[in-house]
Amino acid sequence: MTPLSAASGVENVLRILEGRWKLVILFHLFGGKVLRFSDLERAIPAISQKMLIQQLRQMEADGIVRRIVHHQVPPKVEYCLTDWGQALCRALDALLKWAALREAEA
Amino acid sequence: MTPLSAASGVENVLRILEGRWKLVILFHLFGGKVLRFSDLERAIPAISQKMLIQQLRQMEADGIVRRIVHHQVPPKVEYCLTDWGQALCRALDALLKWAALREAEA
DNA sequence: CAGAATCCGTTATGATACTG
DNA sequence: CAGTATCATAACGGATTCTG
Repeated sequence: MTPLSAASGVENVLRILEGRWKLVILFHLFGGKVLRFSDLERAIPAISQKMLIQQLRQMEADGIVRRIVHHQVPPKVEYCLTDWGQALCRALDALLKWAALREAEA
Repeated sequence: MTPLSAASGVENVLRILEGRWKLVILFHLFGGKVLRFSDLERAIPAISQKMLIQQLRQMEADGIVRRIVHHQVPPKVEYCLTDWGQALCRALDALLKWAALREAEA
């Protein structure tokens, strides 16, 4: 694998993960949890509604989050990870370990 | 590990990797290669000098790139990965595989 | 050669108010 | 409740010029 193709492969992942809040959302949904929009708002107080919905929509478009709409009044919408999303979380494990070792050093 | 601590751990990595060119530089230096500033410029034609030096400096500050100055005229400066940098490349492997599977799907 | 300094347009993010 | 719309600002990236 050439340096460039490897980099472009990782770059696609980075593009999916980039965005101030994607990882926070990802890990809040990790483990099969199903959360409502307002649950996520409460879980991540620092995020604005605009950012929350924007990042969720992008993650949905990237196939790592599933949006479940219950047609009722008042509206109820739930979010959870797709299988790809779960797999992504696990794939981040090596990076987590690298980071942990690093902080231990410092 | 709580979702938040996990996310913050990965976020530190993401912060290190974020920047339009970090990964490209990383993979160009992977495998113990030692390149001059001008080598990197040639290897990555699309990058501007400003971005190249900026990203290199940040990577140096993050301890993943080493800068070697040869005091001579004309100046000669070389860059290579630190052990942490090499380890980071390897830690990206799981992500690469995830991305590869995904593209195969699509 | 290897930068530093400056200007400038684009994009990302945030605050606020409004709605079906 | 779960958004949308609008405006403002901050961060990012690029082009150009200059220098030890």
